[in-house]
Amino acid sequence: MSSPPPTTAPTERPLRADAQRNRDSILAAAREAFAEAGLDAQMEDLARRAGVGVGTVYRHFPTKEALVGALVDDYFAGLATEAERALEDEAPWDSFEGFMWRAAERLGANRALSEVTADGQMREGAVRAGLDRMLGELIGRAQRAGVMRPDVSPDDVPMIMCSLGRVQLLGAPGGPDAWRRHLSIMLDGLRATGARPLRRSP
Amino acid sequence: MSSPPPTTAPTERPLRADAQRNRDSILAAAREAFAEAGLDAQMEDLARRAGVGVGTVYRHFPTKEALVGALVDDYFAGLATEAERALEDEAPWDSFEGFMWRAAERLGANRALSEVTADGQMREGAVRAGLDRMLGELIGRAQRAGVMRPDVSPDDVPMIMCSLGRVQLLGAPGGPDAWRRHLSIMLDGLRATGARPLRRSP
DNA sequence: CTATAATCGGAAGAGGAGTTCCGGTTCTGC
DNA sequence: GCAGAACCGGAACTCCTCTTCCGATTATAG
Repeated sequence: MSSPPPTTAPTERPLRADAQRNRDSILAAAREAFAEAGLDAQMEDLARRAGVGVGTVYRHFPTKEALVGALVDDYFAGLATEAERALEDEAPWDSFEGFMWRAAERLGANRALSEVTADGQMREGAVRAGLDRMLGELIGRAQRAGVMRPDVSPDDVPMIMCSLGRVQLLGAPGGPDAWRRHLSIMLDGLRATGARPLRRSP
Repeated sequence: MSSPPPTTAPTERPLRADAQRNRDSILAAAREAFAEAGLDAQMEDLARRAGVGVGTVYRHFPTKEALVGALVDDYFAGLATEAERALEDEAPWDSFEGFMWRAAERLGANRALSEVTADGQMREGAVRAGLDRMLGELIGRAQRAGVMRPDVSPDDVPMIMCSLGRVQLLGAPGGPDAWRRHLSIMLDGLRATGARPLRRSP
């Protein structure tokens, strides 16, 4: 995960065939397990899904956190792709909005991701993926076109995604699609139309 | 907590003087500990703050969860007061907005509350406090006056508070006041001005 | 003041989840 | 085909925190 096919750092010599196969199984199993159970997914369950022993999991990933890290990296790699795609679209508002919807969709696809949105780990991942720059461009473009309120900052995006993650974990009211309402309202708040100055302190 | 001065159910005979004193200390300590450390606060630390042994804590509250429950009840009692206050204010939008700000302020005052917003426990608490009815009134009033988009539902409020709770736990970007920006944007999205229909599915 | 019942304190118990360890097994280069 | 390195499996270990237990202590009734 996070690197091309061989899934091995370029400087190291390639894994033994069986080891490589196991590593791939483990990553796939981790994705599944964390997607379903969130961060509470247990290493033993994960190992069982991958068809290996826990020891083998630990041979490939030193800690549980490292496995989550792989997921996070994956997520941001996907976001970077979406951001590039959005930048190709010239429509100043729609490209931004489209990005937000797709990012939220990806976030919601894995429970562990939604749970982890408040962690510092996430922000580092975003930086690594070069998202900051692209987000800034997306937002700046919309603002110059006058369709987004001028006081929105790129930092607002992680904040919004973080809150969306929480709503995605929510059960009852609004059902599993409540987050769509949430994002919808939020986007309206970000538009230039009728917005009042953002409030910063009481 | 949750009941008037004697802090004892009316049907039981009063606690022994020392027991009552300890119970109060424990509640105060719990508030402090959970406010600072969130749900991770440990029973032993909490007992130390209260100046009693853990056994004494468990004599008064059967589980850790029961203690958190007391906090939650407190929170909703406070919200109910705020809602009544808001209903006395005739201004259809400002009364609603004022309620939201005050509710968020209370939520942010205790880390454990922010953490627990996604739990079902919370929703029961809200019902118990009769918040649903008052919220419905607050929202209906604003909608009839044409200052709030007509497709907002009372269920959106817990959703918004839940997401705010998450933002309040956030560290870096935006600083500790990021949630104010968040709520500010959200409120703009809820206004009638320039809103587009809420999106429910992709 | 004394008897007694309620209460206290904190050491020990219980359970759960991540991590380590090492004998046994399986590849890979020669 | 063989030797040796690399890898595997999963039982055992560690750590952590909630909860229980019971002898010692303290408040209240008579």
